Amino acid sequence: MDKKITIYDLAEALNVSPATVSRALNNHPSISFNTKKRIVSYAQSSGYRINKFAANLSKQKSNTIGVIVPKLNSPFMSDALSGIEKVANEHNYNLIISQSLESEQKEKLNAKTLYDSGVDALMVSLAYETTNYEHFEIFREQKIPLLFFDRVDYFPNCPTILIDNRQAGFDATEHLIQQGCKNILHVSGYLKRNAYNNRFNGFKDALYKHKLKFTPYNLYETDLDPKKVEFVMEHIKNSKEKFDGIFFANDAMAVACIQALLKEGVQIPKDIKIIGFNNNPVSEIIQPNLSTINYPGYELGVLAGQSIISHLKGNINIQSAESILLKHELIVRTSSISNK
Amino acid sequence: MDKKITIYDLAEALNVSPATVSRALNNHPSISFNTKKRIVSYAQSSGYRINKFAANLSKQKSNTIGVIVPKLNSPFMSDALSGIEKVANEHNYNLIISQSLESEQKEKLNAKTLYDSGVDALMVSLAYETTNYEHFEIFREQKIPLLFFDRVDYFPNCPTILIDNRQAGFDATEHLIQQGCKNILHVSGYLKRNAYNNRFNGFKDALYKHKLKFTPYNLYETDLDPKKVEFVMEHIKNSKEKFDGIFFANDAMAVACIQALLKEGVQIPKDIKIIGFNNNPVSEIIQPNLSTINYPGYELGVLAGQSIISHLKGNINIQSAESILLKHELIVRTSSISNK
DNA sequence: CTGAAAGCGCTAACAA
DNA sequence: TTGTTAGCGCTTTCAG
Repeated sequence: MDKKITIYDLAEALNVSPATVSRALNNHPSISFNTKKRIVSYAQSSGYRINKFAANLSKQKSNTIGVIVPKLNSPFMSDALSGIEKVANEHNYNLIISQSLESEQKEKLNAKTLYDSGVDALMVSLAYETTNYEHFEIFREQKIPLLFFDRVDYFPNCPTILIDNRQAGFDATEHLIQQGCKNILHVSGYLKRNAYNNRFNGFKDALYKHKLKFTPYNLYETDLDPKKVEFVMEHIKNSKEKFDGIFFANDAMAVACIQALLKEGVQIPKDIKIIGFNNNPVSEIIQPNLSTINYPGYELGVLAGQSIISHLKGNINIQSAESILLKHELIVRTSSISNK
Repeated sequence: MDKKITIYDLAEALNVSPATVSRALNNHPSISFNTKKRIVSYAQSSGYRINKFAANLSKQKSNTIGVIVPKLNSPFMSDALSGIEKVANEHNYNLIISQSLESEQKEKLNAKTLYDSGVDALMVSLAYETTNYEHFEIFREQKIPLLFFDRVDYFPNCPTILIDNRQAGFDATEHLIQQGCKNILHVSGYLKRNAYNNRFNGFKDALYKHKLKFTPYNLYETDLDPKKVEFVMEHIKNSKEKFDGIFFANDAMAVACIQALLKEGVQIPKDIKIIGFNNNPVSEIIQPNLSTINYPGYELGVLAGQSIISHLKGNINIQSAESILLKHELIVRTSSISNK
């Protein structure tokens, strides 16, 4: 059982042609029930395993989906990947996952490798840095389905799956305003990534609607790495007019900042009301519990997986590049509630 | 540029043989510098891309590493995967990641698929359920490197990478004892998984060393799903002799339990001292901050990746199936400190 | 250093 | 329903 068995070996042993063996093993319609049974059962007992290299070469497809994410170890992203994997697995697709680590160059390299590896489809969540999208062109040229999720950009005929960030940003901000905030700071991710840009726009929309003024001081742009919380703190302390509310573009930074603020004796929500984004598990553990926007990573992954697989199976006509807006949800906890 | 270019096309265009093109593209030693240069540069300009299906078939290897984990969306596991991916990526290996979702059957299926997909190596963290290891035999037979990490079991000649769970369990427990605890509960994962079994043994070692008695009440076995915290709470409340310390086999459950205990008016660490396991980010956010054992997921991933790649590149002689014990570390925070 | 040619193992169009 | 026969595109001996 050490040498590998091929369909030729099976064919010889059973006195049929390799083609018949192949048909039997692939549930091809035109084969008699009996020979099929005979072949399949013999294949099993002999320990035959298909050689996918050969099958892939012959079919020019791999049953493999490539995924590129900025980093796979964030609660949101690992939830999304988990959802994608589950769906893919159920449909017998393998997942090749790679990280861009927020670098455009790595993203390009990964895209190239995945293309060369012959993935049947590619799912991408963009790196912070990426501004140029040439590396995805080849997928389009070769008609390999391409889907963007969470951190997306406009790409003709490519489905995107994410939430309505502008509306979510609006909802978060308006909530703070309704709690009485007049001078709100928005701590944003890099604005060139339009997930963040849209949250910021929603923020401005809400200020505008409620006739609150917006100055450059009301925005602080960062990579949202919680380790850099001190810079946010500095910005907060240096502002002439004290902020009475902060809307963070993610929970991790919000939590880090709450801890820093509490250490300085600031009272939350009394002095400053705070809302985050994502509904990261920590938001229910920090004291006070963090209000946030629920952005369901796992569900997003499942939907993204289903979408791409429908594509691959031809259940969706390609041109109707369907984009999906997931529902977000405002979750009000104590960090943002006025104490009346 | 729509039709795919093969080495035959290049060969024809340049008046050389396909073999020469192949050699040029693969840095084969026996080829003249000039023809190589000529071929490589033409290949570039013509937009040639290798067809890995064919290369894999011919070489019977794929530059792909398979990974099976219980679930990929836990902080620990996603850190580990991130480390593995980084190393793999640097060495031009692709990673196919799949989840067993704690099911032995799925694990078997995944192993089969990955084998059929022709992975060059397999890395596994075992599902809760798995008790039978036949599905890995084929890898051994075919001399495909196999490595277990975190949730491992004994498998002849297979490297394993993890921490010394017994010692870590001992350290955690002894710490509680040194803080004055006399009746300590251990909330364990499933004991058939020996990561947990060993933590439990370390727990007993410490009790024994310090002459504390151990009764079945001092152990509560669970799947560590924080949603099931109520059962743990029940156990705690039903115990005749009140516990004054709890050692949790993971932080997620510890945190859930702390929240439940606080809600009941229990004071931590005054009434009950608590220590967790993993150094999950939440441990620094919960009030009181959770003492724990640091189990560095990312570093583990990096080491595991390096180990398997050394194997693949033949830098390590196969039989010295080197196992690595990562250093763990006791992290003392407020949840376990006696108030003297 | 280069070329010819034989695979790698499977699939699929065409014939029978 | 089954068999024959070309590929799929690359690698690699073996000659030259």
